Amino acid sequence: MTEKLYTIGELAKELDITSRSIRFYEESGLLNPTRNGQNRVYKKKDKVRLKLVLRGKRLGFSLAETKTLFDLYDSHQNSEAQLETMLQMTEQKRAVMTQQLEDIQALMMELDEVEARCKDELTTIKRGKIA
Amino acid sequence: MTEKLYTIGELAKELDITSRSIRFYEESGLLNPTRNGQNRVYKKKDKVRLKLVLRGKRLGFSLAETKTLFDLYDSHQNSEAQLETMLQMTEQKRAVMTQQLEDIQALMMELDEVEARCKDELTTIKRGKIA
DNA sequence: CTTATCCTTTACGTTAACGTAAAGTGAGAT
DNA sequence: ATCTCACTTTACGTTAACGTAAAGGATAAG
Repeated sequence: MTEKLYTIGELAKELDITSRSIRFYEESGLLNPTRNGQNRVYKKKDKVRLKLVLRGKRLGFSLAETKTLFDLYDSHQNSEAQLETMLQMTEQKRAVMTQQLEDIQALMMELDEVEARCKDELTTIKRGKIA
Repeated sequence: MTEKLYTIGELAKELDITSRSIRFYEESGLLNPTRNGQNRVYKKKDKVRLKLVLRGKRLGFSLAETKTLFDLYDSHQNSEAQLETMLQMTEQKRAVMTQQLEDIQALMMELDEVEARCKDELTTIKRGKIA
C-alpha cells in the first residue's frame, strides 16, 4: 500500500488556498515537505499539519503561535518546564475560546432577531406590492 | 437622571484598549462621539458600539465588515435590497460561526487530551524525583 | 521543436490595525 | 505662575500574511 502524495497545486486546490500561502507556511517553519528534485512532495502527515494551520487561522491563531504549539508538540523531550509551558498555553487558549463561544452565542441570537425583522419587513413590503 | 459620560481614557481603561485604537475606530467611521470643546465625550450608546466593535474583532470581523453592518443597521431605510443584503450577510456570518464552533469543539477535545498527557507526565516525573 | 502547464526561486508591493513620536491645548493643583 | 496631566492633531513607522511580477526549469502533448 503506497501512501498518497500531493503536489503543492493539488493541496492548494483541495484546501482552497494559494500555493504561495503553502510556501509561506513552509518559510515560517510550519511545514517540511520532502522533495522530488526541486519539487515539493506532500504526504498525508503534511496535509494534516496544513489543515491544523488553517484551523488555527480560523480560530484567530497567528502563524507564530501555531508554530510554537507545533514545536512544543514535536520536541518529545517533555521536560517539566516544557510540559508546564504547554499546559499554560492550553489554559490560555481555552479562555479565549470560551470567550469566543459566548460571543458566538450572543451574536447568533442577535442574528436571529435581525433575520426575523428583515423577513417581517420583506413580507410587509411584498404585501404592499400586491395591494 | 443625567446620563453617565466617559472620556476617551476612561473608556480605554475600562475596555482594556488604547486611546489610539478608539480614535482609529472613529477615523474608520465606527464611532461618532460628541465633543466638549476639543475633547471627545462618550455616552452609553457609544460604549455599546465600541463593545460591539471589540466583540466583532474577537470573532474575526474586520473593522470594514463591522462598519458595513453598522451602516446597514443605522440606515433605517429598510429598502427591499437593503434587507436582502442584510440577510445575505447574516447568513454568511452564520456559516463562518458554525465552522468556528466545530473548530472550537475539535480543538477543545484535543486540548483535553494534551492536558491529560501533560499532567500524567508531570506526576510521573515527580514520582521519579521522590524515588 | 514549440507550446502549454506545472513547478521553482527571488524580491519587491500591499493592506489592516494600530504604535509611536512630536508638538500643542486646556483645566486644576501647588 | 508654572507644573502636571489628560486630552488633541498630524504624520510617519511597523508587523503579519500574504500578493504579484519576473525569470527560469521540467515534462507532456501536438
